[in-house]
Amino acid sequence: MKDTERLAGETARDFAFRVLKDNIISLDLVPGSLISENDISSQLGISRTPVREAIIDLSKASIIEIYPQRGSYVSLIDPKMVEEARFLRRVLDCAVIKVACESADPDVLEKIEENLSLQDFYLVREAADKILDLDNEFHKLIYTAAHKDIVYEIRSTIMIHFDRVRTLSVEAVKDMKIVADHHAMYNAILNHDKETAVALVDKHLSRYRLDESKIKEEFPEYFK
Amino acid sequence: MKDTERLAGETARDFAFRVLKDNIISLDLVPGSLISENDISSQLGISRTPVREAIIDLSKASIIEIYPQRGSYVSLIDPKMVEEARFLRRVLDCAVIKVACESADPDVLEKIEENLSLQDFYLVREAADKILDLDNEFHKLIYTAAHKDIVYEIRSTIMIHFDRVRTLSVEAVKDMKIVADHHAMYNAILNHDKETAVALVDKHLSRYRLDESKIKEEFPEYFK
DNA sequence: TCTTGTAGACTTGTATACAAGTGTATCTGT
DNA sequence: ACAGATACACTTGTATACAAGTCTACAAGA
Repeated sequence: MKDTERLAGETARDFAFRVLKDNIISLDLVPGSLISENDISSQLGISRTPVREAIIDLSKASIIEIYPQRGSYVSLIDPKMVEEARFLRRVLDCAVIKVACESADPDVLEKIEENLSLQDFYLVREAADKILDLDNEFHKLIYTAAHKDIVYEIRSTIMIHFDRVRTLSVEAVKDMKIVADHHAMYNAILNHDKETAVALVDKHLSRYRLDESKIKEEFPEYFK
Repeated sequence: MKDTERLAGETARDFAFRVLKDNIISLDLVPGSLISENDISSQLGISRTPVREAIIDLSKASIIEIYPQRGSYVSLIDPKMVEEARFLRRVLDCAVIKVACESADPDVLEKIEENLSLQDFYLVREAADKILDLDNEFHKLIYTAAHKDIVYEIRSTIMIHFDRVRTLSVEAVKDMKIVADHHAMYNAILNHDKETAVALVDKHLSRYRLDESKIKEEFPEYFK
């Protein structure tokens, strides 16, 4: 497991949660691997209690499975779970972008423009990790523009299943299409064009479905 | 706070979570009240650790607010939060009932019929609490029929905000309409009639919106 | 009277000890 | 050699001690 620096003011529990989540998404903690509360706590230099609390949090999202008195394991990638995550994301993204088309917060629109210009900036430099962060921020901003921040929190709890699959499928060529999608979505919001916006969300999501079968062939041991 | 018996095989943490959640929904723990980890643990006869873990869980759903080194409080009823919960419920219920209209699991349909007959049974006996339980089960069954159980879990984490408002607005006369709605929804699913189903979900939800302003007048100290 | 500081009783955050269950490796007896 | 008992090294679950921050009441001094 890759561990990072503990941020200033960050509680031990938040630290453990952040490190575990990042390592699960990045697949440095591979699906199916054992997570020992003792090991993690000694690696991070904190006690078992905050580590345990972080693990319980993650188990709520079904990304870690706790077997009492036996051990805790990183969940295998469950196609059914990924499918439900995709369903949830599609339903929420569509509903929220419709609201954004009706009435978007002007201040947030400004931030979206800034975000998009940065996506262009890093696109030409082929900085996939930067694009990924900006991608996440872009979608969060749409929720904020629609005043649906709590719904976004809900979305992100399950989206970890999706992000993990996304880690396996980063392709440089795809980033271009993704960024183009984002620009198109933003324009649809500006034009109050719900139909186009929803169609774009669908197209955007379909990009991930394609290579899932390829991934499954390449990494069968990660799947349930 | 009303405390109940600890169920057989139930962990201390699950016990604390269940008791706290039930008391928050029933408003025996009134909005804004202080929740002391020490008090709860001594009341329930368990130690602080599992109580603390339960409180952290509930704070994830924003139903309890933890202020480090100061105290943990039951969240006041936040109209914005309730509105987002309503939005989320509407979006999810509509999307899922559409799937159920397309293809519903026959075994689950059988269970829904059983549930509906029980709703009729308790309706004539005016057993509001039984109706409430059956109401929750009914909606969960629709999710199961559509094979969207994980989405239902997500739904229930935020629905606590909604349930709490519902506690303030139980009216015998309303139960009749609710049960009638359920029958109509079930028929729409049988008839694969998506349009009617979605319209029913909308009508169903609108029943709660009506008396929210009345509640706010009656219990202003519960609101943010 | 008003300010200030200080003691103390809270709070949550963290560390650690112990309880209890599980799986494995090993030893023992047949 | 094989079956079964057993010790041991794990695991998570729970209890408890202590650390550190916050608020309040109250007394001392200007």
